[in-house]
Amino acid sequence: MIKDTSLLADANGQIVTEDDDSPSLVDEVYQKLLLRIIRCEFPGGAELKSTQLAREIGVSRTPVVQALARLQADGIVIQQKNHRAVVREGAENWLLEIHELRLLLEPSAAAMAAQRIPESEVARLQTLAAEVKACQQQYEDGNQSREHLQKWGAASRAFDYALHLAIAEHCGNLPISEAIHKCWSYKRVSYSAADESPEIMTRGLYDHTVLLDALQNRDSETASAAMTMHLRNASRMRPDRLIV
Amino acid sequence: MIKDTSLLADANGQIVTEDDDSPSLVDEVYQKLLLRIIRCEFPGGAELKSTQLAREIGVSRTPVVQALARLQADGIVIQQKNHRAVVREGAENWLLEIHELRLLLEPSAAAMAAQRIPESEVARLQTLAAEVKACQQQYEDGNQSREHLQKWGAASRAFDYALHLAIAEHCGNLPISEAIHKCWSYKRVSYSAADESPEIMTRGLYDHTVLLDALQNRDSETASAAMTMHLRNASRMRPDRLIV
DNA sequence: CAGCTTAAAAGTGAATTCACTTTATGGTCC
DNA sequence: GGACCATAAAGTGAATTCACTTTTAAGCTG
Repeated sequence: MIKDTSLLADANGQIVTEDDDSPSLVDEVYQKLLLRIIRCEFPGGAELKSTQLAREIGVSRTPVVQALARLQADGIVIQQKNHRAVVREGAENWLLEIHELRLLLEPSAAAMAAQRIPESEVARLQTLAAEVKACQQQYEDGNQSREHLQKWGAASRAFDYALHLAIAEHCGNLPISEAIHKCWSYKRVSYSAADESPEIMTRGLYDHTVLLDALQNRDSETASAAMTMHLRNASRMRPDRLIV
Repeated sequence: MIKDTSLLADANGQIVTEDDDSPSLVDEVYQKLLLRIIRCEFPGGAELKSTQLAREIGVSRTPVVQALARLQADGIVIQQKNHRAVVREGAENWLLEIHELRLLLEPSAAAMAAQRIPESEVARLQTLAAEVKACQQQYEDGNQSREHLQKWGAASRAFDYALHLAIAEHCGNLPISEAIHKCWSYKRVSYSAADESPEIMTRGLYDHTVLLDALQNRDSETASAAMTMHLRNASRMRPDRLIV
């Protein structure tokens, strides 16, 4: 039928297809629904009808059904057989509560990763950290322009993401790693254009540096503590917003 | 999410339709595949072709594709677009590693639940505990017959399940609750005919009693510690088996 | 007009179909 | 014989279709 797939990346404009692989329709639908749930466009108790959503989004029912199944597996949506899927009560706070989950997982993961992350990986992360530092310098030197701030923000987020995911990857426990990945995939939904303030980014870079040093020194205790502090800081610095 | 507590699939996953609601085909296929992966029938790196599996299981490709998607969301299987799904390397240890994840989640969940679990729920769990105790007595009084042992085992498992899930349910954090549920859904796959020894069950009942008392007294510290001990015991008591 | 019945509409689970991509096979050339 | 390439077979993502269930709304009875 119609095979033009290029009009998608508008919602949050984050994913640009790298050459070969565009995400599957299921992924896109899943992302869209998740975003709308987190934004309370679909509040708790709302009914998600696959037929209606399919019409609305402009795809067939098949990928919608699969996306709903994934939301159900996540626990965000409940659906009993032959009934419509409904958004779970309390799903609005999902991101907030995910942060608490991270507080249980990531410190331990950091401790575990400190014992086994390869040096090459630490080195890679350190170069990323240096890049962030450089961007920060550029911003401060170059009359604090909005342009430089954005660049700094991008580098900061890239480093953030890479560090936390590297820790997950090298913690040596697959389900824990997957759980952390999932937390970040939720976080990512809200990333869109969330520009951080310079204060937050400075603080974040400091936290991350401490953490990275601990990893390099194979110091599990410190790594765990640093991660805990980092996560606590993040939630303390913005107690108001849903987007953590 | 988990709705019917009564159905335990046998080795082949044959499920008799109790009452009115049979699980969807997707669920059945998912369970079957998961079991076969955990049993290393599909070792790490094995290719899972939806067409072939569909033929083999005797359903259409649709539910198989959905089951594979769920396995992918779990992180047990990896599949890039237009390629076959492959079992993730290291998936054999999934259950073992899930136990480590529980060790991160459940103690905190117990502490949280101690502050907010309703008394009625505690009461319900206590009656279940009493039933287990009664079964134990029957077993010891009545010349330790295999029959009584099985009954005791069933009661023990029911209580185990109810207690841990109640804690998850009342911890006040949806994603954490869901994560624990997921751990148990994996554990459940291996439950089949895993008869426990009387020693393990006695120890388990003791652990659970301590935990339940802590919940009743709203004592988070003790609840957390008791849960930690309980989980440590469980892994210590059977360091050999895959089935935790 | 409330309450029950029931037919139409909408929705769901699962099979089938279709366009396209990857993998396997067989033959040619060096 | 082994590298290379065309072509067939198998596999995949997604749309469509079909049988069945739930919801909705109208119609009927008292």
